[in-house]
Amino acid sequence: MNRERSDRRVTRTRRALRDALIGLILDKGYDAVTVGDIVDRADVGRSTFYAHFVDKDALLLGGFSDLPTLWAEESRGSDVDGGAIPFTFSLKMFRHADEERRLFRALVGQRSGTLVQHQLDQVLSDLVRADLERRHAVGDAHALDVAVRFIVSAYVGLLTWWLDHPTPATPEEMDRAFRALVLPGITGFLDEAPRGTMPTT
Amino acid sequence: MNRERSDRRVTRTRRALRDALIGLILDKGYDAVTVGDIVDRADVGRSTFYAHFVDKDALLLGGFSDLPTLWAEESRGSDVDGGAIPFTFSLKMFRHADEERRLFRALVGQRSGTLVQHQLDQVLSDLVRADLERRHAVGDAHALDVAVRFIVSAYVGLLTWWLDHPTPATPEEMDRAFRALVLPGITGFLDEAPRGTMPTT
DNA sequence: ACGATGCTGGACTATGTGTCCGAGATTGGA
DNA sequence: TCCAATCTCGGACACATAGTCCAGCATCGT
Repeated sequence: MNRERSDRRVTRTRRALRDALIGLILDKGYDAVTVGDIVDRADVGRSTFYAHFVDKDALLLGGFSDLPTLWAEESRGSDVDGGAIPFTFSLKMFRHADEERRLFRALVGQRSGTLVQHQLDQVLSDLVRADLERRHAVGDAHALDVAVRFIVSAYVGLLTWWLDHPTPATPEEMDRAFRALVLPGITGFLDEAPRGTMPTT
Repeated sequence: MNRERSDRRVTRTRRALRDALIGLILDKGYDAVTVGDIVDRADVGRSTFYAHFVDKDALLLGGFSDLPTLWAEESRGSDVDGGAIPFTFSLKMFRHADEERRLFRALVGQRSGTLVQHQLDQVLSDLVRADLERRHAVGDAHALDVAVRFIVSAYVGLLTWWLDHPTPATPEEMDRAFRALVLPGITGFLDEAPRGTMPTT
């Protein structure tokens, strides 16, 4: 009746592989990690690995691909406030990263690969784009693209810097810095001069 | 007497390898390129490759590692103007990228590896830091770090986006967008509230 | 012309990937 | 408790790529 995972062996194996990968990423960077490394550290047979995942990327994505989406959903912020505050994801994401710093460093830090990074980038871009469209009347599609790219790059830049450097800054401080740096430029860029800054073509 | 490279064979080989690498990066991305691919396309013997470079990275760095520095130097802007305009690298770099779009895409675009990207990041960070220190009196080291990281992330984000997307935007327009987005936040962040935004510890 | 230097192709070792399968261990359920 | 199902193991393969080495040939600068 139970079609779900209910075999301890499977649970144990997947968890061991996943933990081993995280540790190895932090040790030598995702690119340098081999399947041999993983099964050694996880103390799991090589063929067992391939019984669960087709390759290294599948292990990473299989275990964590939904995380950026989860983070984003938890960070979407209640629409109940009428959407008064822009970019509500920022503070929540910083807090999230603070609580699971080790995991975040492995997934989006400098030693991580590009897989989860791109995923995070994508999710954040969607979030930011929706936020901007709700808040500004932007006729120029290019200007919106540029703004989205600017905000996401800046945010991810600050986030990864904060993750990789031992800083006393709290999530709240990072969030404040992000807003102080980004918001003035955005309002000026999208509201005051919607025409002529970027071509309409 | 001439100790420098003056053998046509050497010139021809290195140029062929370099060109092959650029093409292959644009075709399938740096990571997917093998030494076999390179020597095939360059029509050069495998052992010849290793006579010149220890590996793929060495070819990339040997041929292009000085480029970010070059770009940066050409982009430093004359100090003659008394340093009135901040971030003079921006427009020049955009123009440079426009002229050699193919090369730039291969070196810092999405299909590129992280090697040259990091180099560009480093060079730009130094430039931006010097610029900020000259222009603002910042007692808080953390705040300066954050500001540098913010500016460089935003700039590289815009640059790579512009390189990878066929956009009608001109270098001048991209530069204007960059300034409009970044400058307001920076002045507010570094001048108005130097205290309390980031911890001094 | 000629000595020096670079290029070539092939053989070789080493490492990593991914597949396959039989034997044995563990599990969940009856 | 027992057993059929299924998971794990380890080793043998085939394959791709990295990197080394060298003897013989080609090309270079002078």
